[in-house]
Amino acid sequence: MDPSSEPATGYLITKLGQAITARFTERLRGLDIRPRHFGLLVALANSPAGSQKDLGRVIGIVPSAIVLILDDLEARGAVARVIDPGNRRRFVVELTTAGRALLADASRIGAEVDDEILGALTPDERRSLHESLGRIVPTT
Amino acid sequence: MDPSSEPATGYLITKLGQAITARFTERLRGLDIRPRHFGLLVALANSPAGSQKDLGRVIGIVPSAIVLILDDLEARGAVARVIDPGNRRRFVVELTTAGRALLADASRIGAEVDDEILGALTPDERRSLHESLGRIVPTT
DNA sequence: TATTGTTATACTCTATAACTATA
DNA sequence: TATAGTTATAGAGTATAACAATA
Repeated sequence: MDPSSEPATGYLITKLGQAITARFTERLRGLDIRPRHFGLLVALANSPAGSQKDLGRVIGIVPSAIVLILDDLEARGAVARVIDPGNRRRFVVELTTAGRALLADASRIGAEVDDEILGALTPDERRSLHESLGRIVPTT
Repeated sequence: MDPSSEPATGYLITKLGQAITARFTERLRGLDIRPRHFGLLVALANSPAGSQKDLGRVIGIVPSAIVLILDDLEARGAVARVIDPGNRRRFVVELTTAGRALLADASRIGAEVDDEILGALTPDERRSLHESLGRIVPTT
């Protein structure tokens, strides 16, 4: 209750999330992407056949921001914008082979960061933490 | 491992932290402050007699940003900048009675957000989550 | 007229550097 | 000259609104 003696759980989660993001951002520099690019790659892997607008809705990013992230990823050949023949206003965004490799590399880095941050927990605690989080995080 | 089937724990923590921050920010609007003001109030309650530079170091904010947050809080009478008699370049920042009330109100809101987000967990899971997090979050 | 993607613009946040006053 | 606080400025990130092409 008293924040000076016992921080709220939400406060701890937020602080930890910021620390993880900072470290992940730093490690991703070797791949020349940032977490937002990773998030989009993950969303693409999960729902491969979406339009840009669909993608934005899934990860909670506004369409004009999607454009900029896709520009980066397309320039390095990680994604392809293919015109939807049935509706020529839309692009169907596809993950390329290079994009899948990039996603794999970034995922590995994410797993490393996880290990560094969560290494202080016992395997049981870590499993329990993951399971609890999975239950309360909006499914995306 | 595969992000399409099993998101990393760090990814879940980050997403959850963002959701909590968004909700907390929205709820704090009634008090006319933002999370950064709350963080500064918490830091003040924990180390009451610091200079502005000390404060910034504690919560990881650069001195020029501290100035702006303190301007807001001072304008509403939540904190007072008192010149350090021993070194007239420094201010000792103090939490006022109104500031303590503001901190209490904001803390209550934080607890409400916690309840909303963590309500899906059993009390045991929630305790366990809090304890695990407390062990790996940088002490601030 | 509505929708998809894009571009232009503005607003917030944050950080760096210049400035002042004290030391 | 060094330091605490402040101010000015610039950069990244994000959101809103205007625009072009298509429906």
